Amino acid sequence: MDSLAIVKTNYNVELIESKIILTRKKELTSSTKNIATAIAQISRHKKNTVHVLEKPKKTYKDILAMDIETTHATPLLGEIKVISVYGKDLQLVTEDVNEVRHLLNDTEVLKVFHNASFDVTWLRTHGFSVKSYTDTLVMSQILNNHAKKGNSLKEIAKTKLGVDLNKAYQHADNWVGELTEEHKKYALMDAKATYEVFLKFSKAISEKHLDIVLDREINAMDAIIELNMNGIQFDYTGWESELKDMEVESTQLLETLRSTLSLPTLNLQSPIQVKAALHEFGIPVEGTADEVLAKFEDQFAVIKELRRYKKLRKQLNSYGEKLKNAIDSDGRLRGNWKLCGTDTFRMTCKEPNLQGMPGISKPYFKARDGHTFIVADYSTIELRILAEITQDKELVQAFQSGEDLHNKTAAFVFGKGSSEPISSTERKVGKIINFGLVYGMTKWGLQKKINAALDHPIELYEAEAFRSRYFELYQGVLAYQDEMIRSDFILTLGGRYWTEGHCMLPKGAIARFNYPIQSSCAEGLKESLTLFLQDRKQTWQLAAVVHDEIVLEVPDSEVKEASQFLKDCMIGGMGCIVKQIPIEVDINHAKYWVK
DNA sequence: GCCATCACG
DNA sequence: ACGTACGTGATGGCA
Repeated sequence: MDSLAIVKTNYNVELIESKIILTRKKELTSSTKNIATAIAQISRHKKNTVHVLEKPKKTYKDILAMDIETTHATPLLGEIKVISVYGKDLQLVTEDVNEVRHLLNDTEVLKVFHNASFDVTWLRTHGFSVKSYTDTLVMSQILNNHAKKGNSLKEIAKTKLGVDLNKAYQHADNWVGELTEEHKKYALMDAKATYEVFLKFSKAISEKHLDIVLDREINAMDAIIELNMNGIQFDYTGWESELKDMEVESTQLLETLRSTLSLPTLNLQSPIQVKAALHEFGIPVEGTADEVLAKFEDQFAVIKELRRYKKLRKQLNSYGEKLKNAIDSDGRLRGNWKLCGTDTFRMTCKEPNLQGMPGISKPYFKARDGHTFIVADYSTIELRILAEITQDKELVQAFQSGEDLHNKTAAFVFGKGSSEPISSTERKVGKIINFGLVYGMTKWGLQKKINAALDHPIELYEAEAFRSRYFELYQGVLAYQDEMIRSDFILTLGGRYWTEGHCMLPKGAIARFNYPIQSSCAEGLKESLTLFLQDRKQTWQLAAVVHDEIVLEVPDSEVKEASQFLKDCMIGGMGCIVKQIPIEVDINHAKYWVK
């Protein structure tokens, strides 16, 4: 059979410039690892990464052995205008997707798209089955180690192939009327470029030992396509009655605040105006952020009202009318999900951001008739990953014995004996310390955070004392941070890495602590999603994925079975990444999105 | 277009 | 060691 490759580009590629250009070019005293040891390390990971429930789907190597086929489709105003196919022995451009229906469905032909989740979502939504596909966007993200920079087909074609793709033709204005030869030429050029990029990237990924990373992402891609398609039902009528109360209260507060501050036209949504007004009123705020205002709440009633007002405006502005307009005709909210949305390869979602819905709105996300949501989340997963990475004796011991880590930390920093009880305030402090110091929080940051959460403020020296006590207990964490600062090679538990010559190392020291943990967590979650997709019943559908949480929508009668299965997938998937620390999953179910 | 702010993890 | 905890998306104000 002939080799083909299917490529598709969308005309709405979004590029967000990164603004963080911190340059910390400290002497990276080549700590331990050079590239050779890196590769050895990654190979070891590769061997260890075994799915617990079932062997993985097709691996990337298997896919390469197949015939390759490429399509390029140009969506226009939400529709695919043309689809072009470029392969070694097949090249075509057509307005009728039916012409490639068999090709899309053929498991023996690998389809290559640029930004596959977009195209496959469209195709499946329009009744085309798409089997065996891969994505040059994800390949580019893996090779660049950047999620949103330099991954457009245009840029890649330019830098990797030296080809100028004229993207101007993709503009809607250029597609009015008949399809001309000119159109076809450009469409085919995109497909050809994608085909060539694919071949180039395949080689590079293999050379850099990133096959397991690519496999993991591609295997999980069906999950976000499903999220794109399914959406999640939202009861706006119910939410609206909540909004109405908020609107009334907000209007009253606006009036009260303006009158108290003697400024009848004051815009309370303007930080500049509010700050000036409060100064005039005799309150020396340094800003108008909530944690700043909180310090003055006890002294001034006006601050309490202002905080409430700001909270209400946030809900109303971001999740009111805006949300209503996002609801599809079938009553469901559909986001635009990305598989590798962040540089740590966490997933993201926008328009609307279903990963950022406020807790107060969650009860209005409702399962369809006869269905129930299963909401499962990992318990303290990032701290468990920290334990796995650092092998810190105390952390490992705490998790293996099932000890409450926040209590443990609190007991130690407060110098409590083993039999002395830990108050809820002390545990709260323990929690802040655990989460904050993992990422290199300083004494200033720690003081600020603790003071924002507690009634009685602490002094800087106290925060400093907590910090030293923490590192006294968890010496492995200190050693890890020290290592990460100096290292010129940073590795995740699943085989991603940052090093000179392959990708940019994270710039700031703090990002160096955080990247391996957040990335490893994302890797484990994707392994879980793959396990889920492999063996779930078709009636168990993904409704949302929020970093450490998976929400399913399942028939009422299958809640128990699906819950157990999901839990097994989540523990098994994370277990591919985290091998020595036990993984715990909390699982709930309800007719709405329970917290 | 950038900043400050705040929703989520 | 950095610059004061990481990663996002969305909003309104402001220049």
